[in-house]
Amino acid sequence: MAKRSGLIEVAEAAACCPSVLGAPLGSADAGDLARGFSALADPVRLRVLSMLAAAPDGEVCVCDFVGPLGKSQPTISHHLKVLGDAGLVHGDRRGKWVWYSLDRGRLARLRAAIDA
Amino acid sequence: MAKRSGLIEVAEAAACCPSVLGAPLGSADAGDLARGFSALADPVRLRVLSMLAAAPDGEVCVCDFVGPLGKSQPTISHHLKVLGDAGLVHGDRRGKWVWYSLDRGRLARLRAAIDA
DNA sequence: CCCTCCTATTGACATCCATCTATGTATCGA
DNA sequence: TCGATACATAGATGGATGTCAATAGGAGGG
Repeated sequence: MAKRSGLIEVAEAAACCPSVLGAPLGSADAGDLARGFSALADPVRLRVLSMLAAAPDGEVCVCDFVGPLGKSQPTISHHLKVLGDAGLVHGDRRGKWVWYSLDRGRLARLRAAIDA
Repeated sequence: MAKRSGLIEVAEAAACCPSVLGAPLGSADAGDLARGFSALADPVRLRVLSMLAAAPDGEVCVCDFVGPLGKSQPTISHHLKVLGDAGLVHGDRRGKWVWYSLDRGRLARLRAAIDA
């Protein structure tokens, strides 16, 4: 151990809003945040989110992701499920189609985790 | 295709600061950002960053990560390399020890990518 | 009803990734 | 120069992940 150590305490108890730049993260909070950022750690999913953010009505039909993103329909469906499980998007079935929308609050919470 | 389509244009040319919430991301920008978020998509790495952020002198010796994080020394070294490659941390060798510090600007750039 | 269209699920496959042990490299002290 | 210490690298391995083809599930139109 280096002499300058400084006895860094690890607060396992969750703070109100776990942040990377606040007190040292415990395992549980770190795991939660890591799961969130994992959802952002894929170019296809980031493009899905950006298309949702830019959509005039705030929602995009599944079928409208397939062409622009150049991935198969099951692949798109898989990514939408990952984003949905992370709480970043929500799907709404309307007739034959499913319209997805962005959960900006959820994204803001992730942003807050790396905020000063 | 749904009738409400709306011809979403994909700007492949990089804007000044690619953001998920701005114009639809192109492949290149999405790939860059995904690589950045991948570095955050691990609980051990998030805890490393949080320990660096909370360190009184702004830097932490490698040896001081091993105990608190409960991982082997090579594993810690691996994660520090991943964070270093992502530009999020920098190492400074001083004698036998290597002190790592946080690049807050780099982290801020990632945060800006999901900023409103 | 049957057929068509849209979406989700399954199974298979290749790749990536986190982790460890073992080893290499570099620095300091004696 | 030798041994000890701190960190990095290499190799191996089990598990997670992105992708697609095939198929299932559901909704609407004849």
